[in-house]
Amino acid sequence: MRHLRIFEMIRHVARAGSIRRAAEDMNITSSALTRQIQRFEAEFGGPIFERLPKGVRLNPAGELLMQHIRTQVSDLERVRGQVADLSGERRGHVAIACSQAVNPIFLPREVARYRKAHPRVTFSIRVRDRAQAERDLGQFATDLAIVFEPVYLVDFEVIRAVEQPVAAVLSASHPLAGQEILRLRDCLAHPHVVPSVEYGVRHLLEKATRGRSLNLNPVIEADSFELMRQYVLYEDVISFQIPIGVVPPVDPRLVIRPIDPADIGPGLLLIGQLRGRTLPVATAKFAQQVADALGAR
Amino acid sequence: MRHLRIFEMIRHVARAGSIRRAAEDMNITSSALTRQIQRFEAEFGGPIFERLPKGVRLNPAGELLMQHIRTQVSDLERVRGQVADLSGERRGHVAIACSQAVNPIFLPREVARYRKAHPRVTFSIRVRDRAQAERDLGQFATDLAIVFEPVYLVDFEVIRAVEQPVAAVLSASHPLAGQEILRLRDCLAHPHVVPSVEYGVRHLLEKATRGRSLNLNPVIEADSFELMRQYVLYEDVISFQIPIGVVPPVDPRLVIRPIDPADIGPGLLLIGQLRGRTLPVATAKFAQQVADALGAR
DNA sequence: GCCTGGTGCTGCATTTTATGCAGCACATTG
DNA sequence: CAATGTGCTGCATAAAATGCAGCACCAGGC
Repeated sequence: MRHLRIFEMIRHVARAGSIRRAAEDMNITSSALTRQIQRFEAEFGGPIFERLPKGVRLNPAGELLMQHIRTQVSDLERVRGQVADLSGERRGHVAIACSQAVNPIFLPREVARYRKAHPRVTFSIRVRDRAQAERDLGQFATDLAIVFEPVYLVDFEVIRAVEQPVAAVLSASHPLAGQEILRLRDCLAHPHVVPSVEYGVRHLLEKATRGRSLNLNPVIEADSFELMRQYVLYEDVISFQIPIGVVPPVDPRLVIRPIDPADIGPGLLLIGQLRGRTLPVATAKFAQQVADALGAR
Repeated sequence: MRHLRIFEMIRHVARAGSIRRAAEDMNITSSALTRQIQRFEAEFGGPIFERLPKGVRLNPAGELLMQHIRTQVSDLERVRGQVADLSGERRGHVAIACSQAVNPIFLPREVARYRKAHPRVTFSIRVRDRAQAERDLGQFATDLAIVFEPVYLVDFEVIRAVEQPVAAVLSASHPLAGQEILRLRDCLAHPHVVPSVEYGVRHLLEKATRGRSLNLNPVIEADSFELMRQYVLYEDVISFQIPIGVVPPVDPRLVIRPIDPADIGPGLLLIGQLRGRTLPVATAKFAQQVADALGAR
């Protein structure tokens, strides 16, 4: 798309923070790039970069323009998807940010199901913590986000929400493994591992302990649910996560136990998009499929 | 804005319905235009126009693209307005479609008031019937619409609504001129002039007469409120319009009389925009000013 | 204080792209 | 069946973008 070339240039320069480096990235000379930027600024009616001794940086006007560029590019993609759609075959690209909890099985299964029906649709999936996932949406880095207990919710438009209780993961040989429902107090009395602060499960744990005579004293704090799940096999610790993240053919040495809802309330797993955006056809359809799948659980 | 040139070309071709004529409009040769269109179609991934023996016409893909083009152009304008805004001076352009009734004094006064505060803001005002006003919004021909009794209301986002009763305009020498409040039946018993069907006042009159033993028998049906208002000076007829359209230093030979609300309900005068759009700064401010002025009445 | 390495910018030659001119094939119309 | 109007295309030219080399500037290190 030739007319987007100047935008591409601006994006490269903004990202590289230097015209010369951006020029290298694009395999052109810096003089060509400099002049294109200058010409654009002249047409635009003012500078969009501020010149620093060590390079350039977007000024406020540039930031505004950058937002416009992002929407423009993404919208054009959407139009092309729609066009491909009315010529029969669904084509397109779906960019998702999802929390780690959703990663292991739910999302792969849904993507596979969708791609079986529409093989020409491609996907990009980024595992992000909830704050970053929302930020990506705003910058059009992704079209869809699946997050647990989102942080800001401004500009986040919920497509579907489902409750997810926090469950305990422990070894079958753990002293508490025999109980059907665990009390949070009992869990915390044993050695436990918890997710790091940027995750929703941790947030719920903090909320549940705050004000009561409960304290988190994690032996391990990690940002990998996979790691924490595995770790309980090596030491008698209790790990926490949400049911959707548990791979169904559960390792027989593992036990998943719900925690008494009176101790810790459920969190919300949300699928959503940037507020007010019109999603590409492929993305919208996929969102609907995922929403239905979530609702059916 | 050089990168919008191809869009400009497409717009011209779509409007002219012929590449050669569009080329003339743009003062270039048809060959140049042909090739640009072809190049774009190749990049886009498919034809945008269907070639007919007598010219070209947008195909469905082209229609989709056209919508994209309109939003992008208008959005870029918005960004430039915002940028001008943060450099201190408010600049921009406000495009309004308004119904004829609002035309004579209300709108000029508001525009003048706004321009006094922000002299660098320019205006374009189109007088449109209510259906056309809504259509213009959708095609980004205007940013704002002030309409009486809108038709569709899909994609129309109301900024403010005020009730406007229908009033009778008649000569001071008219037999009914002595009454403070007129009954619709009495009005229609006398010769009367009514607006043509595309106007909201007519719509309300139709609604008020339907089902009752009342009939419209206009001696004149016109699409100019100005004309109808003037006409009552030459013949003893009754004309109808809404208060906001009446110029305050009323001609002493004219009388405005309310019609009994039991006979004919008030209509809604709405100011609104295209649903979901982010208005340019200047336009948003002006809309707010007008909304406040309407609310204060 | 003076290099060194980095920045953005600019004059000139070159390459690439866009445009204009003339003419083609085709379809509709009188 | 000619006349008119359409989109399209080969070739020459005009315009724009790019590459090359070098400028002035600034921060950091010796």
